[in-house]
Amino acid sequence: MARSSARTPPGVLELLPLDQIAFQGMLDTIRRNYERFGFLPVETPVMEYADVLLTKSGGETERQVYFVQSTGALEKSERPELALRFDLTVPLARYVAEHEHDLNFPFRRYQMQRVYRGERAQRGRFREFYQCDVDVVGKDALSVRYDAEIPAVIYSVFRDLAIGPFTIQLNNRRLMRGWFEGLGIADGERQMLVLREVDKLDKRGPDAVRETLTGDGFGLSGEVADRILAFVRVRSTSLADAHTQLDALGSGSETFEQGRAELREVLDLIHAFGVPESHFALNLSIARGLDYYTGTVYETSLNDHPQIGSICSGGRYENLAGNYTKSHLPGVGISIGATRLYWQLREAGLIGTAASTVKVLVTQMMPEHLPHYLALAGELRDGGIATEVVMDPSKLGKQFKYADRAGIRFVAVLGEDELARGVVTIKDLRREDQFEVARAELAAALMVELAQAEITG
RNA sequence: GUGGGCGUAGCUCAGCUGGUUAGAGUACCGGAUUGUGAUUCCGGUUGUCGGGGGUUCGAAUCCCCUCGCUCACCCCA
Repeated sequence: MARSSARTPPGVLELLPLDQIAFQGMLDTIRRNYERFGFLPVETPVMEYADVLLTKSGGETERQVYFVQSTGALEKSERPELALRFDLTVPLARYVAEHEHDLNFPFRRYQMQRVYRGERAQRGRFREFYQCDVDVVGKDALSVRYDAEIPAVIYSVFRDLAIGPFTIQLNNRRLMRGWFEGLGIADGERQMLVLREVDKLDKRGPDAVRETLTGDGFGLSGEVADRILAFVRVRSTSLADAHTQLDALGSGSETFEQGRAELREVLDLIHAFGVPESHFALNLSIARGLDYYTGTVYETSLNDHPQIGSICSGGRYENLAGNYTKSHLPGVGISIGATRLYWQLREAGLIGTAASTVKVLVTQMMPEHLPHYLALAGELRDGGIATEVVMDPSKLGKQFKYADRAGIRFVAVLGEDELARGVVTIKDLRREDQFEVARAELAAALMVELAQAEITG
């Protein structure tokens, strides 16, 4: 029989167990911090009604969405009724609209699930990936103060992930639009196009952006382009500096002043939340491509690894669920692309293979004593220690090798000698060290050993 | 969706302008070592040279088509 080759489609990430453990450890850290800030868990289905997903943006998203079709419907070539979600924000909007009367507002939820995008796979770009979102959704209104809480959550997450120094960069869409208005770019669509273009400043450089802005598509004068570039080049080095830089922009339209006031309040509160000044900054080129953002926008990057780019991003949106309900539901939130983040960190050597979740391997010295080995494993498990037992006889050396490859740090050896003396030999494969412990104290002694291994590595 | 690059062992790659039986390292398996892994030594397995067609006495090598992967753009986590 001709076999088809075992392979995954491009754009998906599949991991070996020890890497999966490392990845899940990352998700655990994110979840722990989301919960620490009082966000509630929510899951939504992978598939939604196509009309629910596609009301919003149309165009670009429609090109990237995967439709779900049953075989029967496929044969009748009907228009697909269902599609796979491409982010967690649109399902959140649907969720809030659907359960509006059963939810408490402000509604604080977090959601960590996979999303799907039908785009050409690229280095570090996936077609199936995890997003870890936190959002606060208000009813009728949501104070700008919540815009400051989100960076506090982000700070807490990345501090715990311990992947080096990072900066949460902030900007405000109102401030930008107000600035553009002052330059005579009043049309909303046109502002959006300019926003998208200046968002690429760090990637393409000021010369390339200037060329595009003054080119055929935009037709801006050189003077206007220069004023835009001067604006988006603003970066702050401290909280006081941020305020000084905002002052230096001069006065502007009502929208502009509103944006500036919001930004000031958010910056001050982020500091009050306890985020060190070294970890957040003003960056007026941060715009975000998505058009539903209305106010504050965020993007976080690692200071020592600029090539990785944004590791987390989000912002404020004024009318989240406008497509599903008459209620006015403003929100603010961010998303961590966990799959991409993990992949990038591994590429950069910032994250390695984890140790196994299995803490001890009980070896099989003499096959006739298997019941002893099973009993020993039972004692360890009752003591809360994840334990595996070698079930088939083989050379001890092989069993050690198995443990080593499997990432199991400790092996328990119980031979004739140990049985006679009521002790167990424990070997730490990492430290190449072994010791004997009385059978009755085994679990307790190992717990100490494991705690110590956790600290010293 | 638009445009470039690359396909040789599980992985990283060598293989000069066509020339016998396609190689190295690594990984894997076995042994040295029947109460001790990762190091060392010895031995072994591994390929439709991406696929199809053409040129030729002869193709991994040259030509065409196709498939796959990959990079950039659009967009974005």
